[in-house]
Amino acid sequence: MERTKKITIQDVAKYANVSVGTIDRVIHNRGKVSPEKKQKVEDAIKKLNFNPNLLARTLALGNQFLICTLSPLAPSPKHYWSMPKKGIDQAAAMYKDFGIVVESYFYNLFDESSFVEQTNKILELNPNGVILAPLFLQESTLFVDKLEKQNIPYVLIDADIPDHESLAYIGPDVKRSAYIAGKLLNSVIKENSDILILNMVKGFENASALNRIEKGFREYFTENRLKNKIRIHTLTINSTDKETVFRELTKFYIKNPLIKGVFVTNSKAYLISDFHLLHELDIRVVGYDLVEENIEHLNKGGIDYIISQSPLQQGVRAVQMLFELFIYKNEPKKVQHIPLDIIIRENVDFYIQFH
Amino acid sequence: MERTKKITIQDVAKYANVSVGTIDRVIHNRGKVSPEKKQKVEDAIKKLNFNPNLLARTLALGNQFLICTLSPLAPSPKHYWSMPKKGIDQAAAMYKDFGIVVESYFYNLFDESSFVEQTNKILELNPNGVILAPLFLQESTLFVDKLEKQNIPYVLIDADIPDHESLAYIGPDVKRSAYIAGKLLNSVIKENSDILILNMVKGFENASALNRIEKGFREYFTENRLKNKIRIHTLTINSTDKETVFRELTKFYIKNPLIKGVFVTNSKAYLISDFHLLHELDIRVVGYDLVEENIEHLNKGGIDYIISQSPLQQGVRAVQMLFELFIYKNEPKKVQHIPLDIIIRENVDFYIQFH
DNA sequence: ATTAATTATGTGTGCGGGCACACTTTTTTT
DNA sequence: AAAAAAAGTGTGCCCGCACACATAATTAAT
Repeated sequence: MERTKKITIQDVAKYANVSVGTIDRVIHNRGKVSPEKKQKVEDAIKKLNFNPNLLARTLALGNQFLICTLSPLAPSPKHYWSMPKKGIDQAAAMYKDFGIVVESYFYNLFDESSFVEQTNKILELNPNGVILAPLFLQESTLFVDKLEKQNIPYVLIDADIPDHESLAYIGPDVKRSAYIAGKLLNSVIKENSDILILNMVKGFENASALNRIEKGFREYFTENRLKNKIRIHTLTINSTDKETVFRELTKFYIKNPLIKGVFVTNSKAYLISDFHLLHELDIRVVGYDLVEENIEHLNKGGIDYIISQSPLQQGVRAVQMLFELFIYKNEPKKVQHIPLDIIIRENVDFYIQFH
Repeated sequence: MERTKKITIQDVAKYANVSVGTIDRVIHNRGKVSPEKKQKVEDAIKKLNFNPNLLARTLALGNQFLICTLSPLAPSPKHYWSMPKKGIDQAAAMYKDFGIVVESYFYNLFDESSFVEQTNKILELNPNGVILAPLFLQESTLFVDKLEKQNIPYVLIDADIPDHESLAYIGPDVKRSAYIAGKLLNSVIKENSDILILNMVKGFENASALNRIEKGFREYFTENRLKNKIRIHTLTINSTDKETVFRELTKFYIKNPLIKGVFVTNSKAYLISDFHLLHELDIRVVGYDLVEENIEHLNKGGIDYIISQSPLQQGVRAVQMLFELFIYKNEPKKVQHIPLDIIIRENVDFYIQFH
C-alpha cells in the first residue's frame, strides 16, 4: 500500500523536462547547465519538495570515513573511561552502514609517552576525524596542532583545549558542576560546619581543571553569603591509592575534627565513603561520576549526591557530530555542555539503565 | 582509499561457491536450499562476518511505515505537550529515508470526545504503528483494545495503561518521581514545617496517577521517619485557571499558615510560585516539567526544584522503538522509565539546550 | 565555411540486497 | 517409464542516486 509517494530525482527530471543528469549537475553545482534549465530544475525541486534519499546517496557514493578515538585506557569495564567508549561503540554500530568506521586507541592515564605514541599512530593513518579526550593538556595541544595542519576535524570530549579549532567540545561545564556540588553539599549539612574539597591527583597535569572546580565550588558559598557559616578546607593527595588516601585522610580528620561534608573532585568518592563507613564518621559526601563503586555507596548512603556528566552520552554525541559532518556536511555548535545530572539514591536506577 | 572492505552478499557467494540467490534464501529462511549448501553458506557468513547492509536492504525493499501519534494538543509552543511532539518530529526526520512516515493527531485535553474522534481517524488509516499519550484512561483502553485487534503495535508515552500489550511504555516512574519530590522538598524546608501536596485537575480522569503520586510522596516521609516532624496536607483544586487557583490557595493558606513547602503535582508550579511572589510568602516549591514558565520561576527563585521527565526524549525514543521494530525486527523492553532529571536553577540551562 | 573546441544534455552502470522468474535436477505420481 | 510436481539453483531487474562517458548543440578558430 503506497501512502506517501517519495519524490525521486526521476520525478524531478520528468517535471522539469530534463534528464536526471542535469538534475544531478544542479544539485551538486557541477556547472555545465544552461541558466534556463537550471532555473527550471530549481523550480521543480522546490515545487515537488524534493530531498535526495540519503540511503541511496550513501550507497552510491560508497565512501568510508575513518574515525580514530583516543582516550584513557579503562582498567576495567566499571571504570569511568569505559563509558565514553561504550557510547562511541554504540553510535558506531548505528552508523556503520553509512561507511563510518571507528578505530579506538588508548593511552595510559599515568604515562604521557603512551599518549604521544598513540597520537603518532593516528596521525599516520590520516583518519577523516578524531575524537579525543585531552587529559594531558600539553601533549594534546601538540596533537591537535598537527591535526589542524592535516585538516582533520576533531571533537574533544570530557575536557576542552582553549583557543583551538576543534569541531566541537562535548563535555561538562566544569566550573558550573562544582558550583552545583557546593549547593548540593550545603543542602545536606548543618549550618556552621566545616567542609573539605578533596583532590586526588596522580601524575598527570589537570591543575587548570582543578582550579576551576575549586573556584566554582567556593563561588557558591560566597554568592550565597555562607562564608562565615561554612569553613572550606582543601586537601590535595598525590595519589589515588587506597592506603595512601586513608592515611592522609586520617591525618587530616584528626587535625580538623569539624569536617561535616566532603566534595570529592574526581570519580573516586567511594574511597572516601568507604573511609567514613569504616570509621563510623557521619560526614556527607558529594562526588562525580556514576562508576559502579559510587553507585554502591550511593545506595549504602555513604555518598549523598553524585554529579554525572553522562560519559556515555558524550561518546555517542561525539560520533554523531562527525557523522553529521561527513554525511550531511553539518557543522555543529562549538561548545556543547552536557547536562549535569544530579544523582541520588532514589533516581540512580534510571541513569544506570540509560547512561 | 579503501580501509576496511565491507563484506557483501557477493563475497559470501563467492566464498561459499553458490549464487547470491542461494545466500538470499538462507538469510531469509525461504527454504529451497539443500542442507549441504545451506551449511556452507552459514559457515561463510560466520567466517566472513557478513552483515547485510541496512541501507541497501531498505532501499531495495522500499516499503513505507506509517506511524500515527496521538497526544494532547499543545496550546502554545511553550506548553508541555509540544515537547514530545518536537522529539517525535526530530526522530521522524532522522528516519524518513527509511520509509518512516509520521502523522500526528491531537486531542483536546478537556474533551474526551475529541480524543475518540481522532482515534477513529487513526484506526481507519490502519497505520503500522501508533504512539499514544493515554491521558483519558477509559477511552484509551478502548482504543488500544482495537489496536490490538488490528494487530497494530503501539507505544505509550507519559502514562501507562496497565495489563495491556503495548510494545513499550516510555515515561516516568510516577511513584518514584513523587518520592524524589518528597526528598527534595524536605531538603529545602526546616524541621517541623507543614507541607502541601497541591493537585490541580481540570476535567479528565487521572485519579490513579494522582493517587500514586501522593503515595510516593508520603512514602518518603514515612520511610525516613519524618512523620511527626512534618505534617502533610493535600489540596485538590478543580481548575488550572489562575483566578480560581489563587482564590483557593488564599483560602487554604489562611487556614493553614504553617505551610512552608508545596509539591505541585502537575506542570503548573509556576502558578503557585507566582502566588507566593505576589504575596511575599517564603514557601518552597517543587514541581514537575521544564515548561518555559517553570524555567522562569526557577531562575527567579520561586521554584526550588523541578523534576523533569524529559518529554522530548520520550518522543524520540518512542519513534526509535517503532523504527527498530520495523527495520530491525527488534522488540524493545516493555517498560522503559525515563530518567527523572532533577533540575535546579544552576543546571537548568543544560536541559533547555538538550531536552 | 569547415573544423576544432566548448558547452550542454542524455545514457548507462554500479552501490548492496530483495525478489520474481527461468532453468535444471530430483522426486513423486500414475 | 513417462509425465507431472517439487525442490534446488542461478540470472536479471529494480530501489534512488552519483558519476563516467557518449552524444548533441553551440561557439570559436582557421
